[in-house]
Amino acid sequence: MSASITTLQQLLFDLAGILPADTAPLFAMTRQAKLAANETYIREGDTERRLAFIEQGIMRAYIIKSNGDEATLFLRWEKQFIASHDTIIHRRPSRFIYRALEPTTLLEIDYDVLEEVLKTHPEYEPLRNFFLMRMLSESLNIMESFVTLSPEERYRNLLAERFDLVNRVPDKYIASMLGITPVSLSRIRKRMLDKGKG
Amino acid sequence: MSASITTLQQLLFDLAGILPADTAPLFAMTRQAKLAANETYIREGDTERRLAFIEQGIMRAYIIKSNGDEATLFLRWEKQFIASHDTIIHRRPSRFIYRALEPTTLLEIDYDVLEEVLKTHPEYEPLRNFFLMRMLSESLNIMESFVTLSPEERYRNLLAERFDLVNRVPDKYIASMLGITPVSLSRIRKRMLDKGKG
DNA sequence: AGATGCAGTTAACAAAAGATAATTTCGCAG
DNA sequence: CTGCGAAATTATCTTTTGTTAACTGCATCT
Repeated sequence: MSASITTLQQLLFDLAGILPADTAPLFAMTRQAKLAANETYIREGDTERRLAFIEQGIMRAYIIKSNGDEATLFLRWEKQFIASHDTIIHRRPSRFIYRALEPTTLLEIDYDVLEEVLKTHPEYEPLRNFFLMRMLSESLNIMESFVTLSPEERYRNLLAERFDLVNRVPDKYIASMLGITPVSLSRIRKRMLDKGKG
Repeated sequence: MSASITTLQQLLFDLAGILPADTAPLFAMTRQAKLAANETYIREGDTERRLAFIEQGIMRAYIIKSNGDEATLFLRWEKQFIASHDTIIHRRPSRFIYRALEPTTLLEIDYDVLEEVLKTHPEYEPLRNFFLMRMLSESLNIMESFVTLSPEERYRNLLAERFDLVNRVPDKYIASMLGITPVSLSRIRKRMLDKGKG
């Protein structure tokens, strides 16, 4: 039994009072996926509607800009959901690429299959609701940080709230998530150090 | 019968094949709210879990920054949903303020009441799913624009996609949504004009 | 060990944004 | 129509970011 299944069973119990023994119809449709460091999980143009729970590792979602550069939309790590949002929300080929930054273990399900399961087992519906709310919450937080904070403040925030993450991930991806260039992030770090010393 | 009810009945039919005649248990719990221009719908600190569909008008969601300035998170208008997301997602008092920019008509429901209705009428569940996905989609779009586009490009985007909106709303709110100051937006507009002429 | 390659820093300059204040424009109430 | 107040523009100056390129450090591969 994978650790993520236990976690999700606990979640289902908390959300809907469903006992682990009664979750078989759902977890029968999930499978474990293992990704090597730097391995791509979803490619640009892929149409699979993948939904996954991260058991171990870090995933990065990014897009290729019109000028060819990459822009990192977000990072997700242990106990978080990651979903091919273009395919799930809009049923269109993914413009985004999802890639593991570390050796990563996922518990995945095809969203179409999940919908089938939900038709016969509506009692699992709170779980879908939960992950949609979680993703919405995270997106709104990020939006909020863009309209209320300067790049430096956003970086300080990230350090304060996700110090572990910043240390596990190359700065260039952090910079991109913050909406700035790696050069600019480097200068922010320097300014922060200088202030700290002075 | 309000126009929004008809719209939402159509939506429920498209999503779940539910006939308008069978939507009474849901719409019995909704009510129309009318707001004057500049009237506040949800205050900072409010705990009501309000979910509304905008029949007519424009709503602005904003937050008071630590320095006292306002930051506009988003605008919503006809046929869109607006929800007190702090209270609904986190069950905490709203840090955001929701205010009408024009005389506005909403069809509203209390989220707790909606959840009660959904317990006895799970057939409406696709509607909740729909609005969560819609909001998630919009948030992700905005996030994407922050990491892939410059302020000027974000403004051009907004003009291209929501020209009508830009003309209905004071520039200062547009600027704030774009993550810049009104002064800076004014300069962007000037640069765009100059380029167009030159 | 040496070569290769990439992430991160630094430098130099151009472009853009922030802050503040003055000025103009615009909408609207009287 | 007039006058008031808010919104938008403009100006000036400072700070920050973008861009490009050089350089530094570090890990990896042979």
